[in-house]
Amino acid sequence: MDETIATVLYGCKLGKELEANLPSWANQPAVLLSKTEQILTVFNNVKERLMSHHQQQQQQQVVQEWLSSSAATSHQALELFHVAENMLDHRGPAFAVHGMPPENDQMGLQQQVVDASHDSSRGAASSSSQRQRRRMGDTDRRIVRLAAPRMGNLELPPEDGYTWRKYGQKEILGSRFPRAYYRCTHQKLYLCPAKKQVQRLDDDPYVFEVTYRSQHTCYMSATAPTVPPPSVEDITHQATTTPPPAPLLLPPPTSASLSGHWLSMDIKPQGEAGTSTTTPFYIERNFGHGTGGSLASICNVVTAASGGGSAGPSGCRYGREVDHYQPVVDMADAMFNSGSSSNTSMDVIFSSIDDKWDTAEKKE
DNA sequence: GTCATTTGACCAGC
DNA sequence: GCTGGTCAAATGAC
Repeated sequence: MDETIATVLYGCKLGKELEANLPSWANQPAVLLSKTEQILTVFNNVKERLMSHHQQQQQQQVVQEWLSSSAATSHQALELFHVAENMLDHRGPAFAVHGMPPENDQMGLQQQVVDASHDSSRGAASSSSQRQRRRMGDTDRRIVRLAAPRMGNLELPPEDGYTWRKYGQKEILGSRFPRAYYRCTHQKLYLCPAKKQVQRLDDDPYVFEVTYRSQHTCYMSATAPTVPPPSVEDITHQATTTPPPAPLLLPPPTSASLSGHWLSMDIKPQGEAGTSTTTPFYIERNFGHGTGGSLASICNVVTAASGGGSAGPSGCRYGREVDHYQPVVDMADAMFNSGSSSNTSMDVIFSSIDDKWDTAEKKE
C-alpha cells in the first residue's frame, strides 16, 4: 500500500510540475499532452492498485484513513486524475469546455432547485412567517440550493460561472445568517440586470440558498464577452438532483470568472453568443468501481464546483475582463479552483503533499 | 488609480 | 410601521 501512496504522491508531484511550467507550456500542446498522459498513467496505476485492493477491506480502511488524513491531498489527487483524464478525452476544440458534473452529489455539491413561486419556505430565507417581498419588475426568480464546501472559507458562496459584484448585505429577520446581494459585474457596462441573493440556511450552514433574479444579458452585447455564461436555467437544471427534462449543455463560464482565479489565461470562445456549440465535459467521479469502490467514496472528499468562478464577495476580485482563453486554463481551473476561496493555491494544496512525498522518498 | 467590499441610510412593498 | 432591497460613501486591496 505504501507503494500505492507513493505513486499517488508521485502523480501529485507531476501535477505540481505541470503547474509550475504551465505558463511556458501553455502554447505547447504536445508537451502538455505528454505531461498529462504521464499523470493519467500514474493515477490509472493507482486506480488499478486500489481496485485490486477493493476486496481487502482492511487495506481499504487504511487508504481511507490515510486519504482522509489530508483532505487537500486526496482532493488534489482526485482532481489531478480527473483533469488528466478529461484532458485526454477532450483534445481539440472541445477540450476547453466547462461543464457541470451530471451527478453533483459526487462533487460534494448537492444542489437543489426550488421553484420560487411554490416555495412556501421562502421569505426571510428560512422564516416561514415572513412574506415574500417583491419589487417592481421583480419577476423571473429562481432559487437554487448549493452545498458549500465543507472546508475552507464557509463564507464564500459556491461559484456558478458568472461574475458578481456584491452591493449589499442585510441581516434578515429570523435568520441566523445575513443575506448577501449581488449584481452582475457587467451591470453598468452592458446593462445586465442579473442579480442574485445568497444566504446560508439556518438549519444547515453548509447549504447556500441562492436566488437568481433576471437573466444575464451581458453576453448578448456586441461589446460584451462573447461567450454566453451558463444561463440560470442551465445552472438550475443541471443543479437539480433529479434529471432535467432535457439534456442541457453548459457553455463555458465567463472568462471573467476565470480571471479571479488561479490563472489569468483565458480560453477562446467556442460558439456564437447565445448559442452553445460546445460539448460539455463532465468530470467523471466514478472510478469505475461502483459505489463504495470508487476512490471518491473512499476518500470521502468534498469538493466545490469546479465549473465556474467564485461568486463570492471576497477572496477574488471581479471585473477583470479578458477576451479569450486557452485550453490549459480549464485544466488549471478544474485543478486549482475546486473551491471558492482564492487561497486554494497549489502551494497551499501541495504543501502537505510535499511533506508526504518527502516522507515517502525518505522511506525509499 | 481602479475596482470590489462594507455598511449605514434610504426607498418601497406588504 | 416593519422589513427586505438598493444606494452610495467610505474603505481597502491590488
